Amino acid sequence: MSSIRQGDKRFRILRAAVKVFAKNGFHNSRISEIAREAEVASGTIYLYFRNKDDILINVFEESLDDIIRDMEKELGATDDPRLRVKLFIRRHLKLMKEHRELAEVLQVELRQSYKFMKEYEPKHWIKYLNIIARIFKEGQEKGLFREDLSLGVTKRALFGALDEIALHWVLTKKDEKYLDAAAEQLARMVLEGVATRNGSS
Amino acid sequence: MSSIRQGDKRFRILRAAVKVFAKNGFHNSRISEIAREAEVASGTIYLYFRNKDDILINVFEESLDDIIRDMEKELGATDDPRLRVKLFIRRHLKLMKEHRELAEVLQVELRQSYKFMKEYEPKHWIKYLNIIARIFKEGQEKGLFREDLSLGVTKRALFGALDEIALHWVLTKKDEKYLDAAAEQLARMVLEGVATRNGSS
DNA sequence: TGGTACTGAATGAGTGTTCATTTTTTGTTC
DNA sequence: GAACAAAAAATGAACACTCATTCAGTACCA
Repeated sequence: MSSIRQGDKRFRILRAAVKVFAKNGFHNSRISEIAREAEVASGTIYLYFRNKDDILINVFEESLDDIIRDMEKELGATDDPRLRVKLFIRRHLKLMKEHRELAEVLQVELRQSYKFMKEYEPKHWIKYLNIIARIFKEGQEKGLFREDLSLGVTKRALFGALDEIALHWVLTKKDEKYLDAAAEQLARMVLEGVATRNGSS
Repeated sequence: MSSIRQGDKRFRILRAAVKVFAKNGFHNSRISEIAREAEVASGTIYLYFRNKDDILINVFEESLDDIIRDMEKELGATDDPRLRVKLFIRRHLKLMKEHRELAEVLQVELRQSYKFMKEYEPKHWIKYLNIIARIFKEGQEKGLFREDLSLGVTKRALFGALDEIALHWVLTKKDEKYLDAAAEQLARMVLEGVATRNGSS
């Protein structure tokens, strides 16, 4: 019984933290508010996390872990690199849609954190980026994508584009069709942008 | 004499603020540290700015103003949309290179701020984005870029890509060649991605 | 001597974290 | 399965500290 309770409370705290961080931003969030939202005492939080930073880091790591797992599964459906690019884009934006508060926290706080939290190295985020790189590499190997593509630049360009689009959606609260349309636009642009000189798309 | 003094001190405070914010992030920066860096008393800062937020907002607005002016001038050199895309990309990354501390502040703090600072609407930033949109629109009008491009999505995609690449450069402190190479990569990818079906680039 | 620019010590509101205490769970014995 | 004790989990009031902001005073000038 104890282990169930444990996990439950820890999870409730993390869930509450996402909500509160999304609303106020990390620095303007109070531990007391997270505690209230999670329906635990503020001291309880310190049984599960070392300090406030530690809560945020755990939000990042565990969410990204889920996201990566989800994405790997999605990409398993095909081995066509062109289709995989499309699937990646669609899935990323869909994830943002389905976990809006989490999206807000990731987009707004992640940069801050990996710049200023000395101890934090965003391993999972790097792993996520490298999923993109791998797709492009496969495309090159199959002769579909240009050989002179720098994987490092390309993966960042795609991620940056996705991130900015998702950020705009999150902040302006446009309707959901926007994201679907944006996914198609971006997919086409990227695919034509990286294709070798044959017919593509 | 007084007006000279005024302007001078105000500028010193802003310059110091960029430096300190870049080093610590906005929330971990102390007014006292900005004051020390600017060689003024901490009280003096409140003669020029309403509060801490106001300093950051003024950093944004005035820097972006300069950047926009600079970019407009750069783009004046040609009216070929394809070349303009290249120039925009090169110039943006060059700006980040030449004003590294400012780049750090813009990239890391701007998102936070326009999400959480209620009174702040990032007019200048929007204007900057719209420079990109205008280039793409001209390209469409001249039949060089696809008609079905959504300007809203495309401008954000390009900006996001640039921002992510610049962020990576800023944080990892790679050498300067990286940025030049990245600019060429990105320019090619974007131009092929948006081109109509003729030969391009 | 009046006005302006500036100073920096003092203030006090706000908050992450601690820890003495209480509550709940688990294990043991009859 | 009741009664008890030891351990574990949870509580939340109080603490210790930080720092943005203020303002009474100083310096300088015309």
